[in-house]
Amino acid sequence: MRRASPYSYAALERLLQEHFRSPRRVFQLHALLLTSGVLLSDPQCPAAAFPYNCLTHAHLHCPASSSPDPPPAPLRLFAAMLARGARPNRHSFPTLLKSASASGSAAAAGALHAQCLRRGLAADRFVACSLISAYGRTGHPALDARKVFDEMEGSPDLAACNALLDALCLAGDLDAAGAFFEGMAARDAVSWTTLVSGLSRGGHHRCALEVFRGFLLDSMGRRLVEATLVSVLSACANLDGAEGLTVGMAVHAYIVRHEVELTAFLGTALVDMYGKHGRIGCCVSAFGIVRRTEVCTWNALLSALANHGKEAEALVEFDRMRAQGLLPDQITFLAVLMACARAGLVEVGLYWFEAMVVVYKVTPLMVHYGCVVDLLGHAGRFVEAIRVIERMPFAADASVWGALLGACKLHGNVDLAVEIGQKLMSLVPQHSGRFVIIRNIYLEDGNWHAGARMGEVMEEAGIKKKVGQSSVVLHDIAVP
DNA sequence: ATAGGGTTAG
Repeated sequence: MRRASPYSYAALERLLQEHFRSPRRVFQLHALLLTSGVLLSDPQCPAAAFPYNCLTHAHLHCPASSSPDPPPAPLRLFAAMLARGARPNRHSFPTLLKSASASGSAAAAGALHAQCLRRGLAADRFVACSLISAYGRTGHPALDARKVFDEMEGSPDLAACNALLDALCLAGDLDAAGAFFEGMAARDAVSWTTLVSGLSRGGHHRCALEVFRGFLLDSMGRRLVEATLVSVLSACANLDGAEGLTVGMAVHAYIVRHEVELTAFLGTALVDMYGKHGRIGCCVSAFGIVRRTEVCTWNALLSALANHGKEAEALVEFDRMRAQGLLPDQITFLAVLMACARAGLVEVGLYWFEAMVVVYKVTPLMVHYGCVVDLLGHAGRFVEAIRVIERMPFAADASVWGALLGACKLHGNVDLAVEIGQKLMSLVPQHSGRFVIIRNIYLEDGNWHAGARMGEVMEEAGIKKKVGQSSVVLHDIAVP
């Protein structure tokens, strides 16, 4: 069996790096390596880890090269590697763990950790760093990440600290994250960005902006990188009121002044920020200057239009998006269905719901069903709405029943409202607003007796009637 | 003699 020389290994690596972006190229090179025997072993000489590591890395940077069904290409390669007797080394695991993180597979992360331990590689600083990150990203308790961190060789470096900081944030332990951040011997832009995004993700948008201000003071005059700007814009987008918009506009000014390239990532954050604050004009013009728009960028635009009374525009932009050959995803269809529901475009909405499942193979979430039920309910098509609910692959939650209840109120369908009221009673007894709606339906129908009885039921359930809560926007019903 | 880690949008 011919073995590639070290000389050709360098060429191999360069080749794979040059073609990271092209799934077809990565596939071709993969095939070439297979047929050339580089990936194989023979009794005298086991296969080398190096070509596997390069190829794994290429696949990781090029997710489209992977088949749609799990496991992802890097994990398949790992299995192939073991089967052919190539011994994974310290360079193999960071890439593999990153792949496990990307696919959110807790099982893969745990299995890879076991492999690292068996091979005595778990304390390597690169491997440990990836382990911490993988545990954080795949939903393990923060304790697992902490244990790897504590057992690292020598003192943990900055990257390992940042990985643990992220893991603490992802585990929802924001107090621990804050304390850990305070105690770090050194911090870089990644540390600050991790905390900003962690706080924002946890709903503490104002805190996130406070931390960002601390970062500005700490790094006087140093240029802000894309990830930081994106995290801050995300916090701004989700912070209601003038403060979010004001800081967001300041970040926009920074981008313009420093001529920061408006990548799809940064552009999407900017479009979303203006969209969430209802500044549709700014949102559309920001969209116009994004260099290479991606599905996410369109999603931010479509959601903004759908949520601010520009339903027709949203559908026009949706057409433009598809004309560019971009594949709509769950978020795209949510925006489209919401636009249809709000504009009362029943047939158009039903058409896209069907196309979403059949043509685009996008699996509907609860919110998509909620839109369809809303759509049918508002048109008074209760039989069909109920059939949709019955055929859902999971039990309808309060948001779906709430959408139907809104339609009952609109069309005076008292009998169905009573049924739904009972379901909601068991689903979310802590929410009083919707019960007030039900009672109002009775009262408006002239059914004073039922209305009064509803009041009694509510009191029995321990629900206090609040003044001023009699009208509730149904889309705002909180999903527990 | 040849590779690997931490942060970012809907």
